[in-house]
Parts: sequence; C-alpha cells; structure tokens
Amino acid sequence: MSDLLQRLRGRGWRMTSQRRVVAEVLDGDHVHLTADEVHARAARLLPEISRATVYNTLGELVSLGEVMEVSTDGRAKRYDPNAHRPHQHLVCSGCGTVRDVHPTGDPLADLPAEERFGFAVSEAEVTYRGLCPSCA
Amino acid sequence: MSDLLQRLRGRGWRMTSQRRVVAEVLDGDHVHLTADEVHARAARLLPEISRATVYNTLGELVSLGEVMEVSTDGRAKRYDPNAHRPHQHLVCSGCGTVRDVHPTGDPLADLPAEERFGFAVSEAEVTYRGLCPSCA
DNA sequence: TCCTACGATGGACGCAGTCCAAGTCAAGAA
DNA sequence: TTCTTGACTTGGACTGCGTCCATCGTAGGA
Repeated sequence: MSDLLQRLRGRGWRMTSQRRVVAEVLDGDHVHLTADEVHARAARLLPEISRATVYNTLGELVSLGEVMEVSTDGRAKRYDPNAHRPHQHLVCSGCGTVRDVHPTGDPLADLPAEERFGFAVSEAEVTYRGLCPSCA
Repeated sequence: MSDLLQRLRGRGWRMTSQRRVVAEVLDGDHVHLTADEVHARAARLLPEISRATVYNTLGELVSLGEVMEVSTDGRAKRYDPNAHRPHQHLVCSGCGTVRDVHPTGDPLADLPAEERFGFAVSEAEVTYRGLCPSCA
C-alpha cells in the first residue's frame, strides 16, 4: 500500500474501494490530470465509480493538502499529486501539458511592501508559458 | 473619444454602438470585471446588448492585445484593460478582488535552462495571493 | 441613396462542476 | 461473527460560464 493511502488512513479516512482507486490513479504517474481524466482512469479499475465521487475525493485530497489544484487556463482544473515539494508550473501553449519546475529565487521577495497595498500576501504562484519541443 | 476607440478605429474596426459601449465600460475604472459584469454595465448604457456580443467583443479586444484575460480562480475570467504596461496580479483569497502590481525582477530569469525541458518559454505569469485589508 | 459584408441577436447547446435524496457499506460495538 | 450506524456513493438534475449558429440589422464605402 502506498504512503498516500497510509497517511489517509492515519487521518481517519474510511477506506472505500472508490477512494483507494482515485488515490492509486493520482499516485501512479506524475502527470497533471483533469477530474474527468481521473474519472476515466479510475473507471478502468472500478467501472461503476461515479463522477460525483471522483469530485468529492479530489476535493478532500486537496483540502487535506495531499494534492494541488492547478488551473492553468480557463478550462478544467488539473490535479497535481506532487503537493509536498514546493514548485511552479510550465505550461505548453500548444497542447496544454503541464510540467513541474523548480525555479531559483523567491517571487515573494520581488514584491516590495509599497506594492502590497496592505494585503497579507502569503504565496506566489508562477506559471511559465511557452511551446514544448513537440509543439514548437 | 478615448484613445482605445481611436486605436480600434485605426485597426479597421467597424464602429457599432455595442462595441463603443463595451470599450467605454472597460476604459472606465480600472477594475477587473467578469464578462457578466461587463455585460451588466454595458446594458445600463445600451439595454438591448446581448451576452454573445459582449463575449465576442471582449474576445476581439483580447486578441488585438488591448485587454488582458485573467483567470485567477477556476471561475469566471476577468478582463484587465491595463494590457500595455506589463504587470502581475495580487488576488484576495477572501473576496476575490484583483489588483495590478509591479514586482521588481524578472521571474523568467529564475528559470534555469535545465528546468525548461526544451520548452521555448516566452512568458511568466505571477499571481500573488493573500488577504486584503478588509478581509484580514 | 443603395448594397453588402460585417456585426448583433438570442436561444440552444456543451462542458466543468455542484447538489441532493436515496441507497450502500466500512468499521467499531456487542 | 453479526449488528448498527453514520459516513460514503450514486446518478440524475441543476448551475454557471462560455460557445455556436441561423437569422436579422446596419456601418460605411460606392
């Protein structure tokens, strides 16, 4: 059983086959899937799983901090299982694929106090855009 | 007549009352309105304007580079009339309001070649998140 | 003034996501 | 092991945001 499932059990999750399958799909390869893609992959393992359950489970994983929600364009949100190591995203303007990247430097340091307008700024999200090798 | 309308006319736009009104709404105060908000304000000036027209006009303004599309959360896109001076956005996690900010430093410089994975990276979008004074 | 191609209209449609009432079942209690 | 119960799942309806399309209207050149 994966680390993820163990952590979830430790947090008092009732372990159902649906939740196990969703966690397994996310844990698999570190791609950034949409909810529908997660549903499609989960359904290959557990044909009767419903969309609502996938949405519920993803939402719980996000609020537990186990998964990151990424909205790169105005379309479907993507789910990033790599929530424990801070990182930013590189998005292909052609095909929409998303890669994790680890820039040097802290964008928060680039925002001087007089540009914060009294906000309590807590995080900076950076999205790099460009064309991936196959789209270029 | 505003600069915006003059530029549009110079680009061969057919000047209709609908387009004039949408441009006027965006040119007004530099808030970041959703398409629906633009429609509502436009309808105060021209009651019969349709949603489709507002969406079309906003789309054209974006592709002409006169307006920026900002999607801060997974919900409705917002339209930023300040497209000529490069800037980033500061979003309140409480109420969702968006402010333009001008950070020092270039986030592109923080992404080393070995983190670009062969992508032709052309831009970096930074979203700062935090609580605004009234939400804190 | 007339013509016509570009733009506006509004209603249907599609996708992403949420909600809800009813049914199911994981896991602790006995 | 079986019972019990409340947490979880289901699927279908619904909402919000955005797009599409056939038809109608009109800006602006001839």
